[in-house]
Amino acid sequence: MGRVIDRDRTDQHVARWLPVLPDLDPDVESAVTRMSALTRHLREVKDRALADLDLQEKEYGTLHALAGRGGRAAPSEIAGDLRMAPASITARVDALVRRGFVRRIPSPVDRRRIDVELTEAGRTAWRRALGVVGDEEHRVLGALTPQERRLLADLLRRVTLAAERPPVRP
Amino acid sequence: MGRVIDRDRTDQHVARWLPVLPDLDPDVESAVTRMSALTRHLREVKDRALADLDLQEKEYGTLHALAGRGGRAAPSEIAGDLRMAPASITARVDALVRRGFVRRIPSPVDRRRIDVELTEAGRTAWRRALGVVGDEEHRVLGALTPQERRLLADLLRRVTLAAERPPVRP
DNA sequence: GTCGAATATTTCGACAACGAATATTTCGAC
DNA sequence: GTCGAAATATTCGTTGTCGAAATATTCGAC
Repeated sequence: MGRVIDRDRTDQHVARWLPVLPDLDPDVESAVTRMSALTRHLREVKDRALADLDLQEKEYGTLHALAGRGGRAAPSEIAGDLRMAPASITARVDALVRRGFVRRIPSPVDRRRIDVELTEAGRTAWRRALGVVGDEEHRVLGALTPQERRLLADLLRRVTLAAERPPVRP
Repeated sequence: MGRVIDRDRTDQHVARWLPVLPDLDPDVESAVTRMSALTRHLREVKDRALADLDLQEKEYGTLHALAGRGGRAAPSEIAGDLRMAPASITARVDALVRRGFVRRIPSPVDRRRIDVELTEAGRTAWRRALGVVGDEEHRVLGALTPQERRLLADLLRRVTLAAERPPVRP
């Protein structure tokens, strides 16, 4: 039985563009298109999985960022971790306060700061959700062997390092 | 001179989470985090580059989708290509009509349809922008050799195929 | 031939994120 | 010690996207 390489949607995407853009590099285009598609796919699946636990992705994301800082952080720190504008955190925290997952605690040392702290209920909700959010990532990455996953992660590191380094002569 | 492997921001991200989540797979987490970071990075750089040409990313995206269908498409087709809700296309097309990049043409064969068509000015704007949008992609992917880029694209295809295939027994 | 279902676009209301502006507080230079 | 600059969270107005409803048209069954 001859081994046939399956084509994914990105292959069709590239095949459709190549005739009109002949100097398109298929490997570059394929790679970035697949990364974008995978990022979107994982976000959508995660959102659906969290819905079963009565959590929105943005609620989970805020709890997760908070947990990653030991359960207590300033709004500006959360914003930085989530790559969001600080102004956007206010409403997110408001919603989590309403659900009892979080409380605001004025910092005693700096009265400009308001620390946001996970409640017990918030930590419980986060831990319950923790399981489901990684499942799809493991499922799709399971198409590769452990060695290939390592290889993929290493290739991507070289690319992100180039992205984090500013372009020559800005 | 000993070859030292540089760490990127994702390595720090994983290192911070590993102590609190010991059963995290570093390679899976690294790969998805880097894909997400790269997708965001490319979108931001593209947006800044297009600003020099007085184009927003969403304007370019709409023109690009249109050009990909030969310069003429129905709003619902554009929405499908951009993975957006059809309702969202109306405002985008309105803005492009105001700039003279696009016109609406009622389909003679099906009066429910309104084809959107690139004007000459629209096609010119698209072609001018075409150069700058791929530059950053090529710059960062240039961190890999051509063979490694092929390898990366192939590994990602296996992953996207797993994503496109529904999970076993849904 | 007619009527109900399906299709295509647009309108509308809701919502989330953003940047700019605001209010308060801290810090540093003098 | 005081005052201007920096920092912090919030409010406000704008914008972009979405889903549901509305409108118009086509298709198919009978």
